[in-house]
Amino acid sequence: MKQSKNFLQTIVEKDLESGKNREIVTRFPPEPNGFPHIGHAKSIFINFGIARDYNGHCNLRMDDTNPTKEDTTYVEALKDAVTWLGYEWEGNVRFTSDYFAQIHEYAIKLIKMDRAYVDSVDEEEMRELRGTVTEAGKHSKYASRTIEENLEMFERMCKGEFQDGEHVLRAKIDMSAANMKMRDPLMYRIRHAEHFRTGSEWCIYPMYDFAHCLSDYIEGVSHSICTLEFENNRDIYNWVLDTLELNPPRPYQYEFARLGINYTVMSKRKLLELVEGNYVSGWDDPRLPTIAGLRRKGYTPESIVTFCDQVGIAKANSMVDVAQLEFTIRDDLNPKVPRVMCVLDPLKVTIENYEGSSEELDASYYPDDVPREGTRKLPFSREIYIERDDFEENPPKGYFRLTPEQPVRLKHGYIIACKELIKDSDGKITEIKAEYYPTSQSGSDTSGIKVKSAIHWVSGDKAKKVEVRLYDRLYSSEMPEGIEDLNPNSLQVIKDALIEPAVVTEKPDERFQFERQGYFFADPIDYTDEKPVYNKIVGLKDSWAKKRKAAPQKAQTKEKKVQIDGEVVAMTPEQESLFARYREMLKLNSEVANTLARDVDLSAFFEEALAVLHSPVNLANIITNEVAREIKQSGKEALKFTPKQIAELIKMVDDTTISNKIAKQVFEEIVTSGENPVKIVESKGLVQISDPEIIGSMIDAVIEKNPDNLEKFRAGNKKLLGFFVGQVLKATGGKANPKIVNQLLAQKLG
RNA sequence: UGGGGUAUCGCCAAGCGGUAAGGCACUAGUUUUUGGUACUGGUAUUCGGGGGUUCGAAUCCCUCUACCCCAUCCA
Repeated sequence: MKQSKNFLQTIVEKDLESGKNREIVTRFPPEPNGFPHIGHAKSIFINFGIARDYNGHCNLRMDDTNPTKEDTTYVEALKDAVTWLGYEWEGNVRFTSDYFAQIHEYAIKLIKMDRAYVDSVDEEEMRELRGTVTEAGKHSKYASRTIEENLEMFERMCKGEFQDGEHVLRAKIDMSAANMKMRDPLMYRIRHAEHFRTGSEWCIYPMYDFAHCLSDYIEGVSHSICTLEFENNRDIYNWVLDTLELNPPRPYQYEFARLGINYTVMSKRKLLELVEGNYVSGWDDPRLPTIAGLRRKGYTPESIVTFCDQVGIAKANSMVDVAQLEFTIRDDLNPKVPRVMCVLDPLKVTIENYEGSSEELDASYYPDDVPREGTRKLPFSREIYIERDDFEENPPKGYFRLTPEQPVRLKHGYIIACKELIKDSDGKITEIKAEYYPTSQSGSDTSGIKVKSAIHWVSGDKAKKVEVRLYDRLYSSEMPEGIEDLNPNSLQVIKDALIEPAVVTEKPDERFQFERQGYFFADPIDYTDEKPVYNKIVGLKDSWAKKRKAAPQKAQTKEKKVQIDGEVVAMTPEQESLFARYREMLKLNSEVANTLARDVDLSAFFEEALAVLHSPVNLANIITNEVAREIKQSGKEALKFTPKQIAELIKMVDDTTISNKIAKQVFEEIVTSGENPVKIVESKGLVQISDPEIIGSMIDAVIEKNPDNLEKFRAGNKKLLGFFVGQVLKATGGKANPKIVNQLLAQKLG
């Protein structure tokens, strides 16, 4: 596994360290309304993975709050997926519906707190009242119902006195919130529908935003991890849990980017369309990115987990290359599975000088570089079949296989040479007459003949006829939109491929490498001993095919795209005059003056500091850069320091008591403690070191410790000057005067 | 256009003021009875653009740009 941490692990570790959480509890909360796909695998990997990594636990919870969409068959598929991937959930499978009674109680509590109300406008009106992203919403006339009225209405909703859609329960938050999700979100709606678990017990069902956070809380979840599109919902998540004043600890939500893979689709809607429109054979069609499909195709759970690990977890929307997925399964199978020979497109070869009728050759199932044991008998006879591709009458340059002039080795067998071609009336080759070299047998070759390659083959009389299903990517477009982008050749069924008999009779495994072709999997459903069926998992890398196609080289030079800059908002007359004063009277540079003039808080802070110390440039710099950050992060009211303290700090910089670097360090201290800067410098002994002799000896020590970097520097890697400066500064705890360090270093390094 | 996010190699992705990790893909070579594997090397003078602060910026500040999400009684 990887050594670098993702942002979620960083958060978890911090929370564990700070004591915020004693145990890590996560949950995988799918809605049972569709088959899980590889995107779910990523979520499973994250949630169960974090629980496993930090000795916590992970729940499997079905988010079943919408009775009209969910079904128990999906519950089973979801459970299968988790188990198959190698994870175990804590205790029983949970259901949000288990908590319906508690959630209902919380709703009543909210009504009693006057933080929720029953609304009775119709859907259309509600949408209008909600406003738009740029316009505030308006209150519904029902928002002012009394608590008693709301309580009564909600009870009647619950009892089933109303039709679907007549009333809803909404949180009372803020109809003019900039976050649309906070404009009095719905918490309960009426649904007279049979729920697959609770039957007709309820006719009101909680919405996701209300049920999810509470379910997390009820289960004691510490980190509620979901995908990016729920970022806006985090405000409700927090609002519900905070407003209800629940006993701590409570869960917190974090979001990561969902998985996207090119040449495939991941949305439930599109997947459903493929299945229902019979574009594929079912949810487990091997071309689908569903767990069931991947599994039927022959992917191993390990390879999928590895894939999830390799693509990483971050917050940037991304589109992973399928090549990455294909790599993980090849890499997983390569050291594990037996190699066997299967001819997909047979071409008959008659070995005319072969005397006997047949013989059996010994052949290992594994190449030398795979440390596994196992052999089988390989029948050889006068008539064999080779891959049509492995013969060329007029070979291109660099062709290593059989040609009229070029002999080739039969893998594990003899070397053969082509003597004559038999063609049909269309000119298609139907048979090759060949000769073999009796002394060239694999392992005991004394013929001295050199060949360029070894090809796979099967014996004519003993080979078994099998069905092979060749899968290619489902879509031909890298970012498929819909049905029109389907790849018409995504499935090719070969009814009469020929395979060596041991594969079928001995069945040494269920996954194989068909030598020189790819990895294949015995289809778990359609395979029978009478009619074996193999699915192609993934092809081997094929650098020959690549070389042949490589003709049109893209001679693209990276052109730098020109970026158009937008217009900056004009300053008001007041800002204009302030800007002019800063520029002319105080000699500030235009960027700093600009920032200060446009920001009332910053300029006020600056003016106050300036009244204490007349050092306009240095004050302006620290205020526009460092102070600005603090105000941005925590607001000006929360600042623990005053302009006067900043002025005192800058005074020490001005009289060279401390360096700029130390000033920043002291500033950080002031930010958190609000202490007097002079005192901090005194108590920590942060006075700057400028004595060239002291610095000189430190430099010598650093140089001595880093001989290889010194060499690199002398060889021309001038970037390393920064490295050396950094080392010296580190050695002095940041106190060395960087200007002097630079000067001296430049001298010493020559 | 309001709010919330995100930008580091062809694709992912580390990095949190001091030498731009790693994987895939690509590429050159070595080994090879799989044109596979394995191994060795090559791939970002630069981090969306422009400024600023600093001895030193992918990292801090300002600003611009592009993309994604939000106006389901879905989750």
